[in-house]
Amino acid sequence: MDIYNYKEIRTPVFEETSLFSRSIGELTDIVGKEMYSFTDRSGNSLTLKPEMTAAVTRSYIQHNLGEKQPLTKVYYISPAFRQERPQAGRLRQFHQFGAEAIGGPNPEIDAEIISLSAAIYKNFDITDFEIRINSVGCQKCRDKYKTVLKSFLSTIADKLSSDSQRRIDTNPIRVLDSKDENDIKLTIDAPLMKDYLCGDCKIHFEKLQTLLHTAGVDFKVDGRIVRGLDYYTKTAFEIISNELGAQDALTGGGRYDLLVSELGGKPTPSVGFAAGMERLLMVLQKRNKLNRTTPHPKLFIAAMDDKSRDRVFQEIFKLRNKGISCDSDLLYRSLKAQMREADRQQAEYVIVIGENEIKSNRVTIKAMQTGNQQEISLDELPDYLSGN
RNA sequence: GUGUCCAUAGUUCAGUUGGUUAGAACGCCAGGUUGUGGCCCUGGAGGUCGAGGGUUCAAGUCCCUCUGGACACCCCA
Repeated sequence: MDIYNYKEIRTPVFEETSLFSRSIGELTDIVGKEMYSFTDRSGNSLTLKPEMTAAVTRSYIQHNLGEKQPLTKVYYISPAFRQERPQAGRLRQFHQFGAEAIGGPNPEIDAEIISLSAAIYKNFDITDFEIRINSVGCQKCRDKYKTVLKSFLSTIADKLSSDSQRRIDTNPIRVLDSKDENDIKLTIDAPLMKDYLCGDCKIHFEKLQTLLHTAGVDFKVDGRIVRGLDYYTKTAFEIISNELGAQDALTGGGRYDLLVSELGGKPTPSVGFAAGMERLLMVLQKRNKLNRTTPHPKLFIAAMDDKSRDRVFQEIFKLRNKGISCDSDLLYRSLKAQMREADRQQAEYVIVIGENEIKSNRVTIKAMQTGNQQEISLDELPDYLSGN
């Protein structure tokens, strides 16, 4: 994100429900049946955010971010919530990372967003994915296209799946996105949006493609991509993994030129993408590239007997206040149990403090991996540990 | 919202045609060694068998409902 000069933005986990129904669209699945909505004590309907773009846009408008600079480039990493039946790659609480470039109409910005989202996977050495792009046009050309498409679909309506039949009126473009084999066959010759773009949209889409070539981004034009959120205009794109199961979309995004003004801001053309953290993690896990590292204490101090515990406690905090990670037994366990604990915690060093040590102010420090022991003065301990 | 499968110790799982106090491995705790972990040996703790109802002399086992989970549809990140 830094290389592309995007700054982090964080928004609350919940928003007013109307924000999402207005932006994502009343008739979409997300708003229609997947939101975690609830009423607060003042009777307002709130919703755990199902995606980030609407929340970021709200924040952009509310804080007049557009006044600070004409193009606002932000990224986020955030939990998101959708009440669906979970399955591989689909959780009710999941995490999205993404970016939004708010304030510019030019295809260079679309290309930057697509390139940025792809770069993230390449950074993880993931190359087995496919970028699919499409243009869903602007309001003008989309309306025209919808009537053409509707009349085409009505000729085959009785043969389509029931889902698709229902969509002919509500959202005909989605019929082309059907995964029903029969539907796919029937719509193979259906008119596609990209062939009905108005001059402006067509130039934008073509320019985007040459820019992506320049940026070195491989992609495929797929005239059937429709995103499930109503606010998209012109560019729509997806990144699909070849290594995941049924839930194979790593990233989805596109341009939303009307959203800011629909939510009460000035007309502000924008582009963005959202990606699923867990899906990225799944790909990494499949390739055994998920090496989780848990921190280990540098030192474990064991108490010889209960009389020495006060001194152990003292030493522990002396070291912690110097920024050295260390731990000790808090359960009054036997020396053997303390050693076992130190081993379990994979402490790098162990010292035992008892009567002798308190008297002489000298301790034997043991390197747990090698078993080597060395006698040093307690005062040298911080230097000994940080020197290594 | 739909379909298929599943639910027994902290974890992974056994548990016979329904039949006494429900087992193993790993993990956990303690001891073997009264100043030193891992390996080994010995012992111990830990289960409302997901919940509720039903059938039966008897249910972890059969039936119903519910809840939760996995996968798929759908949808999407």
